[in-house]
Amino acid sequence: MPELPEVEVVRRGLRQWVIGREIDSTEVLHPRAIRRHLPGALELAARLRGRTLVSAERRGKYLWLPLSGDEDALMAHLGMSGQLLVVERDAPLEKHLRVRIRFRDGGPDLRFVDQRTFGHIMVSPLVAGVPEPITHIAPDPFEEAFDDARFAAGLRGKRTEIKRALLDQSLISGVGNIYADEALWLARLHWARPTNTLTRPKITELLAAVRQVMGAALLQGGTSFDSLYVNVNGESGYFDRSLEVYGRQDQPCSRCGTPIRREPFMNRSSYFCPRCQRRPR
DNA sequence: CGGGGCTCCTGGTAGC
DNA sequence: TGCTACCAGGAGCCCC
Repeated sequence: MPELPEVEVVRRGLRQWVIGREIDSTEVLHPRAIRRHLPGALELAARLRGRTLVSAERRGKYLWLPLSGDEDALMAHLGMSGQLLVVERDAPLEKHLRVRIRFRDGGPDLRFVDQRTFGHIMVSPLVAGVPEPITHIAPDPFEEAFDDARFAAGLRGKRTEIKRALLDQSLISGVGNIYADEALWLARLHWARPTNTLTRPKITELLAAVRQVMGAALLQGGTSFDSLYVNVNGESGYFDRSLEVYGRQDQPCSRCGTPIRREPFMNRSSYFCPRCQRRPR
């Protein structure tokens, strides 16, 4: 479950259900799920055995669980369809179960379930508290470390469209296709607006919109159109009811009544109000 | 080098 | 009903 609010919902569930627990066994049922853990499945299991999960952290769409000993962490990215579920150890195996982690306390498993296998998990060293593979991504806009001025300068230095920039995790992390469209609508910006034409005040407005939209989504448990996007207990959020443009092709804009338009964008879609969000010339 | 496009997967749904 | 085409909350990698 992809974007920042959904990943944060998962992080909170992990904090509640797996922190302080000692790992017993790790079973990898599909090699693609650990493709970025180069030493392989056996090494992964050996690294985890006997380690205790000490906290649950997140940056953007990445999650990690630092391990006792303080120098490495179990990291996860959910991709398009990944789930981290906490389920009773004798529960039936999910159809798309990829990795199963069992604990010494005999309590519920931590299971990584992922239909499309774009997600992955791995163990990696921590560098200044962040897993080494994600040191290149920017902080997300809810972190203290996020620097608004740096983001603005980075945007204006790029020659690209604003939506592409919002999805570029090295400029700002955590924003995906849904919340990019929602924030652009709120800030009245067309997705194809060149970044180098944005004024400082407009960028400030856009950042406020990003925070507004993702913050509101988090309060409602995230967005889920179907059972693929659930918290660790398998429950859906309901921010989908609050979406203004995403998935609302031909429905009226709540501000002006103009039908929402859908256009192809990077092998997926952009939704916007053609009146509130004027196409740049 | 920065930017844009392709690709890795599985499954649901719309349309013929 | 059965097929095909298209669509899906991501991002790494390759090529220009």
